[in-house]
Amino acid sequence: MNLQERIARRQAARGQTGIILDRDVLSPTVHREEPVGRGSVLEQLLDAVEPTFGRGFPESFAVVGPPGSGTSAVITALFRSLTTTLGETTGTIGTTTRAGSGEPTTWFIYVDARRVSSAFAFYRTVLSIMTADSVPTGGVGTEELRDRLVSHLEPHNRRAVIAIDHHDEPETITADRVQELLDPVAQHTTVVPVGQSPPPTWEDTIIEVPPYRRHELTDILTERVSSGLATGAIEHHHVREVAEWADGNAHNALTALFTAATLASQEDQPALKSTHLERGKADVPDECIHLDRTLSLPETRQQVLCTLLALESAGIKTCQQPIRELAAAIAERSALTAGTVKRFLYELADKDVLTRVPLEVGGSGRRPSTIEPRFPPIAFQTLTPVNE
DNA sequence: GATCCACGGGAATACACGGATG
DNA sequence: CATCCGTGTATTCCCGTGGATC
Repeated sequence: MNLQERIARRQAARGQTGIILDRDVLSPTVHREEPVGRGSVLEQLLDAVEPTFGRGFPESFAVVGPPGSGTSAVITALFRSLTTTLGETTGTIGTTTRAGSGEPTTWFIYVDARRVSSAFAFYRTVLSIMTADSVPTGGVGTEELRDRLVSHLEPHNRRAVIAIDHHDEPETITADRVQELLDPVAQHTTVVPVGQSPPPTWEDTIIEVPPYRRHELTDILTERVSSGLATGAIEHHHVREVAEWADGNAHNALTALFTAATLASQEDQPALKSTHLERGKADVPDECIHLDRTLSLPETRQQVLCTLLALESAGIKTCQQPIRELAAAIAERSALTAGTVKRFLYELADKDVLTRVPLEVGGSGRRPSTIEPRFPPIAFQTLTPVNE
């Protein structure tokens, strides 16, 4: 964080009486610039990209770690640092290996597969990072974008190291697909898959990110609350308890803490109480998916999820209603048709954003099921832009 | 140079069919 | 067999783009 950002934060915090000084610092979906407690992993990653510091080009490597182990955090921090340390002043994510040349010759490009599912979107993302001029959002064919990418790399002998994060989640673009899309420029690109497992049939280097140990997670939480919460807003033993409960999963720990802080703030409390932390932990469902998976969904889907959660607070027992009924109730409160909402709900269940639970009802015909969120509802409602 | 239009991608919607269940 | 759920897919709509046309 630079001085300007610090000043901006002070300005924003001024007059604010709540305990939350900086929501972004507490948010489970925002990575810190300097990852805590991942020193040895960073060393391994630096070994892997080492050739770039000379005139070489790194071999492919995959980054693998369980949920909440900080794989995204380390890779974004690394790519960001490589860009600012080695990069030119072009403002793009890129690095030059030749002193004096204005253009980067090797780019480090981070692609979030959650937000890139089509070939078109992939080419567009990569191009808009590499080029200064704007890339069309539509009205042009996928082949056109591919040709632009080829002519950007090939004639100038430029190269790109492309991290493809979350390649192994439902509905995201796969590492294999990315390789395929980069086939025309295979000599100029290195793909770095980042996820919970390596791509099938992966034979190159794998860098494993272990789950956080308890004290490491405590350190992470302590660092976050020290700049995100007002002084004295949380007792240290509460931080340790959350770290213990989360069992190495930083996402779950941060989500519980964020939710607790949000609740305490809404109640205008000067500090987090045990009840807030209990509710924060309870808001994280079993087998919880990452909050960012819900926040990267299209706006309409987030709207549907918001309305679904609102039904519950409107007194409708959503856990007892069949999907058909829920879809009708949601459609009534939105611009979408019931058929479309039904489609969305099944689709979201298919992507593990919702869990389908069979209902016990009489009558003939196939048994209906209902749905339950597999994401933290309070944190989602707080962070989703459609809920404003 | 202004206007028009065809095209591509993507989202919303409709629809039909397969399958589970009493 | 009747009924209704769940899913795959065709169709329609919308919007941005960029080339054709005048």
